Parts: sequence; structure tokens; C-alpha cells
Amino acid sequence: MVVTRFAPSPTGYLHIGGLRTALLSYLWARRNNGKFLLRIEDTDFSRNDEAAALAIVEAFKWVGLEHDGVIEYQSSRLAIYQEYAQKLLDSGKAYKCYMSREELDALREEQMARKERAKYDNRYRDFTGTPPEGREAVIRIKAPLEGSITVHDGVKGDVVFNVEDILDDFIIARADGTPTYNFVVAVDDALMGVTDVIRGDDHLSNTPKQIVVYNALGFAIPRFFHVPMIHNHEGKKLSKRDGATDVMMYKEMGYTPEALLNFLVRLGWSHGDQEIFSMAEMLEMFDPSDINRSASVYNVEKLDWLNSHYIKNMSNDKLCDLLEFHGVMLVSHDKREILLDALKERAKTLVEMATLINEILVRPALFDEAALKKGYKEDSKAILEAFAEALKNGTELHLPSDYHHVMEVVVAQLEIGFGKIGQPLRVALMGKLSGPGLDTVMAIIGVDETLARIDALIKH
RNA sequence: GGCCCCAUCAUCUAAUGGUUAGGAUUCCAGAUUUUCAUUCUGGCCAUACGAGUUCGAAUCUCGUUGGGGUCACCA
Repeated sequence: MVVTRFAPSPTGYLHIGGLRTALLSYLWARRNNGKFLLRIEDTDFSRNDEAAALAIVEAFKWVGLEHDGVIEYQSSRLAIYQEYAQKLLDSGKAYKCYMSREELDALREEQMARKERAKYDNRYRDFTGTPPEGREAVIRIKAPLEGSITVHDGVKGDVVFNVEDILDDFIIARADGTPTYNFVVAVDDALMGVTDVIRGDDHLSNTPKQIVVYNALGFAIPRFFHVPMIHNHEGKKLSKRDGATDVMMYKEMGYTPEALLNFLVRLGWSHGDQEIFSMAEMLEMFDPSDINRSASVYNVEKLDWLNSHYIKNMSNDKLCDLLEFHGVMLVSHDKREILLDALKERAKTLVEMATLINEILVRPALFDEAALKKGYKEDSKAILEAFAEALKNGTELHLPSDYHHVMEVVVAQLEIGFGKIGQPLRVALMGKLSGPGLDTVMAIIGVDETLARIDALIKH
């Protein structure tokens, strides 16, 4: 049984790096028919936990990830942590330290002055006397004094830490009785039965401390996979400053969950030359031991490319459904299929797609100056009038090919090139010089609207 | 600064010690398209540096440089 977990601290939203580790954890659990758990690390009470958890679940829902079981909140597990801290106290593997904050600070400053590593001096490690009056104790765990701790990491390999370099008897419970991070993480992961910890490699240097806790409590140590960070273009850890870090912003910007997940899974992981991965393929192929060791840079171009790929290959029903979020209602539009087929080749995002749709459906409010100059010449008026006549007198028009036929006839009659009619017509219909095929646009808006737009240009 | 991690095109990445170092994105050019976009074809561009091991190194070892992470009664 493989059990993974995603354990964010409640920051108010799910960020893109978090989604990646969540995705990888999810994939590995599902691939093994295991469990993917969600735990909120809210031992810092000053933050708003509930809203944050909801935001994460909302984002999960949007991309289609689902956690198993109930959401565990560390804030509601305090009794458990106290129990385990007490166990360590009873077995002599932890002890109370009565050093005040001021004393600790002073010690630290001395050490810094001597250019030594700031480190607790174990003064209460074997203390048996009477504790100082009126002072709340913290609980410190007895860390090994010498030797080394090796993290067997599925991504980085065996990473050896020299105990003297990095450890001291660190605090597992504060003076107010609340537990600290490295203690609760180890206790929770063990108690929740987590077998595979997949998380950012910024946690690698915490891992020896957690191993100390595992060992003291006699818990089995899980497999670790520390996945490299996602960097921005400056090569630094991705932060709010880099723009869209909130996963739900991607929905706003018109990205599809499929594209986002595909993009994230290919950051630091690959499967031969394959670029496009459906969820089913990810589930079939993903293995955390194939994750690269080096950090990767977040680049939007590839995301855009993936997004346009998924839009192109999406059914019109689904597209129609998604576009409603971006304010476009097409369910009852009779030329829906023609419209969507024409535009899904052209849009990188759903937002772009919505814009393109409106450019067709809504009569241009004004004509682009440059387009007028280039596309609406001396003879254009007469040509458009002739075309309008032909439209009125022709047979019933429905498909793009019907309109195309009328254009061909007019062009032949007037003995002009296609461009002679195409450019002014485009200005009339779209207000500018680029856009989908004119026959397609006319088929979508119909004869009456086409005539109205031609008229509007002639009279402008 | 101590400790730890990392290093292949601009970017994401591939390459049992033996390949003309491959693919993808971006960019550029051509074809298609009445336009723009799409699509197709082609092109530019990389093993950070220096030693060593080896018949042979992107790959193994050491060093250098560069980058990142982490060092709390935060998580």
C-alpha cells in the first residue's frame, strides 16, 4: 500500500509549486491503488485555516485531483502531539529546557561573534536540579551528538548529513505547549501511515530532524522524494512577485486543467520524447524515481502551446461549457459548430477564444484606422455594393461554401482579384484586417447582419 | 558564512562509457491560407571550466566557477 500526502500550510490559496507536488503525490498514490491524503499544517493559529483549506479543495476540484479520507487539521490534533511529546519525556528521549528566550538570544549572539554555528548548548539535557521559579519550559528532543544521518532520497540519492554540522537538541514543543513543525510532520506522517513523502527539495535539510523524531518514537521511516523547485526567469524560487502563483488565476486566464497538469508533470519529469500526457497516461507512466535532480524554470510559452493544443482537440460541447465561465453563452446559437470549429484553431486561451467570438458576434463599433486606409480604397464601395446586391438576390445561404460561391460569382462578374473584395469586406465585417475566413464569418452572422455591416461601412 | 543540492541549445528535456549529442517550446525562413492564426517543411542554437581515469567521457573521479536551498519557541 502506497500512501502519499499533500501537506500545505494555509496561505489562502494553492500555488503552482504546491499543485505540482500534489499532482505527483496524487499520481503515485493512484498508480499504486493507494491513498492520497490532505493535511493542513496550521499549527500557527494566527492564520485563517478554514478558508485556506476550502481554497485548496476548490483548486483540486478544478484540476480534477481528489484526496482520500477527511482533511486532517493539525490544529485539531494537539492532544496527539502532546501525548507523543510526553512519551519522549517519559522515556528520557526528550527533556524540559528552562532557558529563557533572552538567554537563548544571548547565547546565539556570543556564538555568532565567535563565528560559530548558532546551536543550543545542551545545558538542560541532563538537568536534575530544581527548575528556576516561574519559568515555562520548552521541550527539546535529544538529538544524536555525533555521527551522521543519511537521508535515502528517491530523487537525490543518499544524502549524508554530519550531525555536528546541522543538529542540536531542537525544540519540539514551545513554552505555551504547542508543538513545532519538524515534530508534528514526523508524528503525523507516521500516524497517518504515509509511506512515500513527495515534497519540495527545500525540505531536504529538514529531513534529518524528522528522522530524529521517527527514530526516537520508533516509527518506520518513509520513502522520501525531494523534487526540485520551480524557478522563475531570474533562477529564483517562484514567488507571488512572479505573477500567477494562485492556481485559480489560471482558470481566470483561460487555461485548461489538462494543459496545466500536463505542463507541470513535464517540469522535472519526462517519458522519452513524449510531450502530451493525458491523465490516464500520467497515471500509467509516472514514477517519482524518474524525477530529475535539477530545478526547472517556469516558462509560459510551453504552457500556452499545450493549452492551445488542448483547446484544438476539445469537443465543442465541452468548449461551449467552459466558455460560459468567460462570459460567452453559445448553447442556443444555431451556428455554434461552425463558430467553434473556426476559432478553436486560433486561440491560445479560453479568454482569447471568448474575445475572438465577440469580435465576430458583435458588430464592430468602429473601424480600425489603419485597416480603413489599407483595405477600403476608392473602388471598394462599388464592389461592396455589388456584393450586397448578389447576396440579396441569391438563393438561400447557410454554409460558408454558399457565401464563398457568391464571392466567386461577384469576383468573376467584376473581373477583379479576390483581394479586391476580401479586404473591404473584412473591414466591414470585423473592423480590422485579420480574422477567420470571410465566408465562415458571414455564415455565422447570417445574411441580414452581413448586409447591415456592409451598409455601416459604406455610410461611415 | 556553515551545511546541503544542482549544472546538456534561450526554455523543458533525451542519450547501457562508443550517436553526425535526439525531441519539444520559442525564434527565423519557405509552402499552404484572399488576411491573420492554424497546419506542413526547413533552419539557428547546448554538454559551464580545468585536470584525471579510459582505446574512447555529456556520462566515472577530483578541483574550480556559477546558481539554488536551508540554517527560529515559522511552516
